[in-house]
Amino acid sequence: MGSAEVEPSAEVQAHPVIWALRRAEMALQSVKEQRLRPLGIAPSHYALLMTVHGAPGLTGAELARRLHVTPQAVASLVAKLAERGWLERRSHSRHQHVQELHLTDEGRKALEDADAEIAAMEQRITERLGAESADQLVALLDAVMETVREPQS
Amino acid sequence: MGSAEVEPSAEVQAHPVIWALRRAEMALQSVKEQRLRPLGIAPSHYALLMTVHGAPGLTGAELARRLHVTPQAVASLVAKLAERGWLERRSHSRHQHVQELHLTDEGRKALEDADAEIAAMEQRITERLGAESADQLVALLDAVMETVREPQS
DNA sequence: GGATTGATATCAAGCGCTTGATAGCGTGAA
DNA sequence: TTCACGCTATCAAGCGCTTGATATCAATCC
Repeated sequence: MGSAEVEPSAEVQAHPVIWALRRAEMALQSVKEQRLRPLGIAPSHYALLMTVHGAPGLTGAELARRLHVTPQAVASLVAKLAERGWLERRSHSRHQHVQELHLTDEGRKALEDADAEIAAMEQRITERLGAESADQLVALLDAVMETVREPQS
Repeated sequence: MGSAEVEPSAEVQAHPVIWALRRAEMALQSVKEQRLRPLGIAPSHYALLMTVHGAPGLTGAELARRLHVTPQAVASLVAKLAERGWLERRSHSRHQHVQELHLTDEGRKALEDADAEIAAMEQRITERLGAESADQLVALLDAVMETVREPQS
Protein backbone atom coordinates (compact mmCIF):
# COMPACT_ATOMS: atom_id res chain seq x y z
CA MET A 1 0.00 0.00 0.00
CA GLY A 2 0.99 3.56 0.22
CA SER A 3 1.62 4.34 -3.40
CA ALA A 4 5.06 5.87 -3.49
CA GLU A 5 3.64 9.02 -5.02
CA VAL A 6 6.81 9.57 -6.95
CA GLU A 7 6.87 11.22 -10.33
CA PRO A 8 9.30 11.67 -13.18
CA SER A 9 10.35 15.01 -11.83
CA ALA A 10 12.44 15.97 -14.82
CA GLU A 11 9.38 15.84 -17.00
CA VAL A 12 7.14 17.54 -14.48
CA GLN A 13 9.47 20.47 -14.23
CA ALA A 14 9.99 20.70 -17.96
CA HIS A 15 6.32 20.61 -19.00
CA PRO A 16 4.20 21.61 -16.02
CA VAL A 17 0.83 22.08 -17.70
CA ILE A 18 0.93 18.88 -19.72
CA TRP A 19 1.98 16.89 -16.68
CA ALA A 20 -0.42 18.46 -14.25
CA LEU A 21 -3.19 17.61 -16.67
CA ARG A 22 -2.04 14.03 -17.05
CA ARG A 23 -1.62 13.49 -13.34
CA ALA A 24 -5.01 14.96 -12.53
CA GLU A 25 -6.74 12.89 -15.20
CA MET A 26 -5.02 9.69 -14.10
CA ALA A 27 -6.06 10.31 -10.51
CA LEU A 28 -9.60 11.00 -11.65
CA GLN A 29 -9.83 7.85 -13.74
CA SER A 30 -8.34 5.77 -10.98
CA VAL A 31 -10.87 6.96 -8.43
CA LYS A 32 -13.69 6.64 -10.94
CA GLU A 33 -12.78 3.01 -11.46
CA GLN A 34 -12.57 2.34 -7.73
CA ARG A 35 -15.98 3.80 -7.14
CA LEU A 36 -17.61 2.01 -10.04
CA ARG A 37 -16.01 -1.38 -9.37
CA PRO A 38 -18.35 -2.36 -6.49
CA LEU A 39 -21.25 -1.79 -8.88
CA GLY A 40 -19.71 -4.12 -11.44
CA ILE A 41 -19.44 -1.29 -13.94
CA ALA A 42 -16.26 -0.44 -15.80
CA PRO A 43 -15.63 3.18 -16.82
CA SER A 44 -16.11 2.18 -20.45
CA HIS A 45 -19.49 0.69 -19.57
CA TYR A 46 -20.50 3.88 -17.81
CA ALA A 47 -19.48 6.04 -20.75
CA LEU A 48 -21.39 3.82 -23.15
CA LEU A 49 -24.56 3.72 -21.06
CA MET A 50 -24.41 7.47 -20.51
CA THR A 51 -24.10 8.12 -24.22
CA VAL A 52 -26.99 5.82 -25.12
CA HIS A 53 -29.03 7.46 -22.39
CA GLY A 54 -28.39 10.86 -23.94
CA ALA A 55 -29.17 9.70 -27.47
CA PRO A 56 -31.46 6.65 -27.51
CA GLY A 57 -31.58 4.68 -30.74
CA LEU A 58 -27.95 5.26 -31.63
CA THR A 59 -26.22 2.80 -33.94
CA GLY A 60 -23.04 1.06 -32.90
CA ALA A 61 -21.02 2.96 -35.45
CA GLU A 62 -22.26 6.33 -34.26
CA LEU A 63 -21.63 5.29 -30.68
CA ALA A 64 -18.08 4.37 -31.61
CA ARG A 65 -17.51 7.83 -33.05
CA ARG A 66 -18.81 9.52 -29.94
CA LEU A 67 -16.71 7.40 -27.61
CA HIS A 68 -13.60 7.75 -29.78
CA VAL A 69 -13.14 4.02 -30.10
CA THR A 70 -13.56 1.55 -32.97
CA PRO A 71 -16.87 -0.08 -33.89
CA GLN A 72 -15.36 -3.43 -32.89
CA ALA A 73 -14.71 -2.21 -29.37
CA VAL A 74 -18.28 -0.96 -29.13
CA ALA A 75 -19.65 -4.24 -30.44
CA SER A 76 -17.82 -6.13 -27.73
CA LEU A 77 -19.04 -3.78 -25.02
CA VAL A 78 -22.61 -3.84 -26.32
CA ALA A 79 -22.61 -7.63 -26.42
CA LYS A 80 -21.67 -7.79 -22.75
CA LEU A 81 -24.16 -5.16 -21.66
CA ALA A 82 -26.94 -6.72 -23.72
CA GLU A 83 -26.21 -10.07 -22.13
CA ARG A 84 -26.58 -8.45 -18.73
CA GLY A 85 -29.95 -7.12 -19.80
CA TRP A 86 -28.93 -3.48 -19.56
CA LEU A 87 -29.01 -2.75 -23.26
CA GLU A 88 -31.41 -3.71 -26.04
CA ARG A 89 -30.67 -4.03 -29.75
CA ARG A 90 -33.60 -3.28 -32.05
CA SER A 91 -33.15 -3.57 -35.78
CA HIS A 92 -33.63 -0.40 -37.74
CA SER A 93 -36.84 -0.07 -39.75
CA ARG A 94 -35.25 0.61 -43.13
CA HIS A 95 -31.83 -0.99 -42.66
CA GLN A 96 -32.47 -4.35 -41.10
CA HIS A 97 -28.91 -5.23 -40.25
CA VAL A 98 -28.45 -1.90 -38.47
CA GLN A 99 -29.06 -2.08 -34.75
CA GLU A 100 -30.60 0.73 -32.75
CA LEU A 101 -29.47 0.75 -29.15
CA HIS A 102 -31.74 1.45 -26.20
CA LEU A 103 -31.39 1.19 -22.43
CA THR A 104 -33.59 -1.27 -20.60
CA ASP A 105 -35.17 -0.36 -17.29
CA GLU A 106 -32.46 -2.36 -15.55
CA GLY A 107 -29.87 -0.51 -17.58
CA ARG A 108 -31.34 2.81 -16.54
CA LYS A 109 -31.21 1.72 -12.93
CA ALA A 110 -27.59 0.64 -13.17
CA LEU A 111 -26.67 3.89 -14.89
CA GLU A 112 -28.43 5.81 -12.17
CA ASP A 113 -26.36 4.09 -9.49
CA ALA A 114 -23.13 4.65 -11.40
CA ASP A 115 -23.93 8.26 -12.16
CA ALA A 116 -24.57 8.96 -8.50
CA GLU A 117 -20.95 8.04 -7.80
CA ILE A 118 -19.59 10.24 -10.56
CA ALA A 119 -21.86 13.10 -9.56
CA ALA A 120 -20.50 12.84 -6.03
CA MET A 121 -16.98 13.19 -7.37
CA GLU A 122 -17.94 16.21 -9.43
CA GLN A 123 -19.64 17.79 -6.44
CA ARG A 124 -16.66 17.31 -4.16
CA ILE A 125 -14.41 18.93 -6.75
CA THR A 126 -16.74 21.84 -7.28
CA GLU A 127 -17.12 22.38 -3.55
CA ARG A 128 -13.40 22.35 -3.03
CA LEU A 129 -12.64 24.71 -5.89
CA GLY A 130 -15.67 26.93 -5.57
CA ALA A 131 -18.11 27.55 -8.41
CA GLU A 132 -16.08 30.34 -9.93
CA SER A 133 -12.80 28.46 -10.01
CA ALA A 134 -14.57 25.37 -11.33
CA ASP A 135 -15.99 27.37 -14.22
CA GLN A 136 -12.61 28.90 -14.84
CA LEU A 137 -10.96 25.48 -14.82
CA VAL A 138 -13.38 24.26 -17.47
CA ALA A 139 -12.68 27.35 -19.56
CA LEU A 140 -8.92 26.87 -19.28
CA LEU A 141 -9.20 23.20 -20.19
CA ASP A 142 -11.29 24.04 -23.23
CA ALA A 143 -8.67 26.59 -24.24
CA VAL A 144 -5.95 23.97 -23.91
CA MET A 145 -7.94 21.58 -26.07
CA GLU A 146 -8.47 24.16 -28.78
CA THR A 147 -4.86 25.25 -28.76
CA VAL A 148 -3.58 21.74 -29.02
CA ARG A 149 -5.87 20.89 -31.89
CA GLU A 150 -4.96 23.89 -33.99
CA PRO A 151 -2.77 23.10 -37.00
CA GLN A 152 0.82 23.26 -35.96
CA SER A 153 2.63 26.55 -36.28
CA MET B 1 -11.78 12.47 -42.12
CA GLY B 2 -12.97 15.33 -40.05
CA SER B 3 -13.66 13.84 -36.70
CA ALA B 4 -17.30 14.46 -35.98
CA GLU B 5 -16.40 16.29 -32.81
CA VAL B 6 -19.51 15.05 -31.14
CA GLU B 7 -19.70 14.36 -27.45
CA PRO B 8 -21.98 12.60 -24.99
CA SER B 9 -23.73 15.83 -24.21
CA ALA B 10 -25.76 14.43 -21.34
CA GLU B 11 -22.60 13.58 -19.50
CA VAL B 12 -20.81 16.80 -20.39
CA GLN B 13 -23.64 18.83 -18.95
CA ALA B 14 -23.98 16.69 -15.87
CA HIS B 15 -20.30 16.64 -14.87
CA PRO B 16 -18.58 19.58 -16.53
CA VAL B 17 -15.23 19.52 -14.72
CA ILE B 18 -14.65 15.78 -15.00
CA TRP B 19 -15.50 15.84 -18.67
CA ALA B 20 -13.57 18.94 -19.56
CA LEU B 21 -10.56 17.32 -17.95
CA ARG B 22 -11.04 14.08 -19.84
CA ARG B 23 -11.57 15.81 -23.17
CA ALA B 24 -8.54 18.01 -22.76
CA GLU B 25 -6.33 15.10 -21.74
CA MET B 26 -7.52 12.94 -24.61
CA ALA B 27 -6.81 15.74 -27.06
CA LEU B 28 -3.39 16.23 -25.53
CA GLN B 29 -2.50 12.55 -25.72
CA SER B 30 -3.77 12.30 -29.26
CA VAL B 31 -1.63 15.18 -30.45
CA LYS B 32 1.35 13.93 -28.48
CA GLU B 33 1.12 10.61 -30.25
CA GLN B 34 0.80 12.27 -33.65
CA ARG B 35 3.87 14.37 -33.06
CA LEU B 36 5.95 11.50 -31.72
CA ARG B 37 4.94 8.97 -34.36
CA PRO B 38 7.22 10.31 -37.12
CA LEU B 39 10.12 9.85 -34.70
CA GLY B 40 9.18 6.22 -34.12
CA ILE B 41 8.56 6.92 -30.45
CA ALA B 42 5.40 5.92 -28.63
CA PRO B 43 4.20 8.04 -25.70
CA SER B 44 5.08 5.18 -23.34
CA HIS B 45 8.62 5.14 -24.77
CA TYR B 46 8.94 8.85 -24.22
CA ALA B 47 7.74 8.62 -20.63
CA LEU B 48 10.15 5.79 -19.90
CA LEU B 49 13.15 7.52 -21.47
CA MET B 50 12.32 10.75 -19.69
CA THR B 51 12.11 8.99 -16.35
CA VAL B 52 15.41 7.16 -16.83
CA HIS B 53 16.96 10.44 -17.91
CA GLY B 54 15.83 12.07 -14.71
CA ALA B 55 17.01 9.20 -12.52
CA PRO B 56 19.80 7.17 -14.18
CA GLY B 57 20.46 3.74 -12.74
CA LEU B 58 16.84 3.03 -11.89
CA THR B 59 15.72 -0.59 -11.60
CA GLY B 60 12.84 -1.90 -13.66
CA ALA B 61 10.68 -2.28 -10.58
CA GLU B 62 11.23 1.29 -9.46
CA LEU B 63 10.57 2.49 -12.98
CA ALA B 64 7.31 0.59 -12.99
CA ARG B 65 6.23 2.36 -9.81
CA ARG B 66 7.01 5.76 -11.22
CA LEU B 67 5.18 5.10 -14.47
CA HIS B 68 2.20 3.56 -12.69
CA VAL B 69 2.42 0.36 -14.69
CA THR B 70 3.43 -3.22 -13.84
CA PRO B 71 7.03 -4.46 -13.89
CA GLN B 72 6.09 -6.76 -16.76
CA ALA B 73 5.02 -3.82 -18.89
CA VAL B 74 8.29 -2.07 -18.14
CA ALA B 75 10.30 -5.18 -18.98
CA SER B 76 8.64 -5.38 -22.37
CA LEU B 77 9.29 -1.70 -23.07
CA VAL B 78 12.89 -1.89 -21.86
CA ALA B 79 13.56 -4.92 -24.05
CA LYS B 80 12.44 -3.03 -27.12
CA LEU B 81 14.35 0.12 -26.31
CA ALA B 82 17.48 -1.85 -25.43
CA GLU B 83 17.25 -3.67 -28.74
CA ARG B 84 17.13 -0.29 -30.46
CA GLY B 85 20.26 0.70 -28.62
CA TRP B 86 18.62 3.53 -26.71
CA LEU B 87 18.77 1.89 -23.31
CA GLU B 88 21.47 -0.08 -21.51
CA ARG B 89 21.04 -2.66 -18.75
CA ARG B 90 23.92 -2.94 -16.32
CA SER B 91 23.73 -5.46 -13.53
CA HIS B 92 23.76 -4.05 -10.05
CA SER B 93 27.00 -4.40 -8.08
CA ARG B 94 25.55 -6.19 -5.05
CA HIS B 95 22.44 -7.75 -6.54
CA GLN B 96 23.54 -9.39 -9.75
CA HIS B 97 20.14 -10.17 -11.15
CA VAL B 98 19.00 -6.58 -10.63
CA GLN B 99 19.39 -4.38 -13.69
CA GLU B 100 20.31 -0.72 -13.53
CA LEU B 101 18.99 1.22 -16.49
CA HIS B 102 20.92 3.93 -18.29
CA LEU B 103 20.39 5.90 -21.49
CA THR B 104 22.88 5.45 -24.28
CA ASP B 105 24.07 8.41 -26.31
CA GLU B 106 21.65 7.40 -29.04
CA GLY B 107 18.91 7.20 -26.48
CA ARG B 108 19.70 10.68 -25.24
CA LYS B 109 19.56 11.96 -28.79
CA ALA B 110 16.20 10.31 -29.45
CA LEU B 111 14.82 11.68 -26.20
CA GLU B 112 16.05 15.14 -27.13
CA ASP B 113 14.15 15.01 -30.42
CA ALA B 114 11.02 13.75 -28.74
CA ASP B 115 11.19 16.26 -25.95
CA ALA B 116 11.50 19.11 -28.42
CA GLU B 117 8.06 18.15 -29.74
CA ILE B 118 6.50 18.01 -26.30
CA ALA B 119 8.17 21.24 -25.27
CA ALA B 120 6.66 22.91 -28.34
CA MET B 121 3.22 21.77 -27.24
CA GLU B 122 3.77 23.10 -23.74
CA GLN B 123 4.98 26.40 -25.11
CA ARG B 124 1.99 26.86 -27.40
CA ILE B 125 -0.34 26.19 -24.50
CA THR B 126 1.46 28.57 -22.20
CA GLU B 127 1.52 31.29 -24.85
CA ARG B 128 -2.15 30.91 -25.50
CA LEU B 129 -3.14 30.94 -21.85
CA GLY B 130 -0.55 33.41 -20.61
CA ALA B 131 1.88 32.62 -17.82
CA GLU B 132 -0.52 33.57 -15.05
CA SER B 133 -3.40 31.46 -16.30
CA ALA B 134 -1.05 28.57 -16.97
CA ASP B 135 0.16 28.67 -13.38
CA GLN B 136 -3.39 28.92 -12.18
CA LEU B 137 -4.41 25.94 -14.31
CA VAL B 138 -1.67 23.84 -12.76
CA ALA B 139 -2.76 24.90 -9.29
CA LEU B 140 -6.39 24.06 -10.03
CA LEU B 141 -5.43 20.67 -11.46
CA ASP B 142 -3.35 19.88 -8.40
CA ALA B 143 -6.30 20.83 -6.22
CA VAL B 144 -8.54 18.49 -8.20
CA MET B 145 -6.04 15.69 -7.77
CA GLU B 146 -5.81 16.20 -4.02
CA THR B 147 -9.56 16.44 -3.62
CA VAL B 148 -10.19 13.31 -5.58
CA ARG B 149 -7.62 11.32 -3.62
CA GLU B 150 -8.92 12.29 -0.22
CA PRO B 151 -10.74 9.51 1.62
CA GLN B 152 -14.36 9.60 0.68
CA SER B 153 -16.70 11.71 2.77
C1' DG C 1 23.91 -21.15 10.58
C1' DG C 2 19.62 -22.03 8.56
C1' DA C 3 14.83 -20.58 7.79
C1' DT C 4 11.90 -16.61 6.74
C1' DT C 5 10.89 -12.25 4.68
C1' DG C 6 11.07 -8.91 0.98
C1' DA C 7 12.38 -7.20 -3.39
C1' DT C 8 13.81 -8.28 -7.90
C1' DA C 9 13.01 -10.28 -12.55
C1' DT C 10 10.44 -13.29 -15.61
C1' DC C 11 7.15 -16.84 -17.58
C1' DA C 12 2.26 -17.69 -18.79
C1' DA C 13 -2.46 -16.63 -19.70
C1' DG C 14 -6.18 -13.39 -20.29
C1' DC C 15 -8.44 -9.01 -21.65
C1' DG C 16 -9.53 -4.92 -24.14
C1' DC C 17 -8.49 -2.48 -27.64
C1' DT C 18 -6.38 -1.80 -32.26
C1' DT C 19 -5.60 -2.45 -37.52
C1' DG C 20 -6.90 -5.10 -41.51
C1' DA C 21 -10.18 -7.45 -44.23
C1' DT C 22 -14.91 -9.12 -45.53
C1' DA C 23 -19.93 -9.05 -46.36
C1' DG C 24 -24.68 -6.98 -46.55
C1' DC C 25 -27.60 -3.37 -47.92
C1' DG C 26 -29.53 1.34 -49.29
C1' DT C 27 -28.45 5.31 -52.27
C1' DG C 28 -27.34 7.81 -56.27
C1' DA C 29 -25.01 8.17 -60.80
C1' DA C 30 -24.32 6.16 -65.48
C1' DT D 1 -31.53 -1.27 -64.82
C1' DT D 2 -27.23 -1.64 -63.31
C1' DC D 3 -23.26 -0.65 -60.98
C1' DA D 4 -20.21 1.81 -57.96
C1' DC D 5 -20.17 4.05 -53.56
C1' DG D 6 -20.91 4.68 -48.62
C1' DC D 7 -22.17 3.09 -44.23
C1' DT D 8 -23.28 -0.69 -41.45
C1' DA D 9 -21.71 -4.87 -38.84
C1' DT D 10 -18.47 -8.56 -37.99
C1' DC D 11 -14.54 -11.98 -38.33
C1' DA D 12 -9.51 -12.50 -37.61
C1' DA D 13 -5.02 -11.37 -35.97
C1' DG D 14 -1.90 -8.54 -33.34
C1' DC D 15 -0.39 -5.56 -29.49
C1' DG D 16 0.12 -3.66 -25.01
C1' DC D 17 -1.14 -4.08 -20.80
C1' DT D 18 -3.04 -6.70 -16.81
C1' DT D 19 -3.35 -10.49 -13.06
C1' DG D 20 -1.31 -14.69 -11.32
C1' DA D 21 2.47 -17.58 -10.38
C1' DT D 22 7.40 -18.78 -10.02
C1' DA D 23 12.58 -18.49 -9.36
C1' DT D 24 16.49 -16.09 -7.47
C1' DC D 25 19.02 -13.62 -4.19
C1' DA D 26 20.09 -10.23 -0.19
C1' DA D 27 18.79 -9.05 4.34
C1' DT D 28 16.80 -10.34 8.79
C1' DC D 29 15.16 -13.05 12.58
C1' DC D 30 15.39 -17.17 15.61
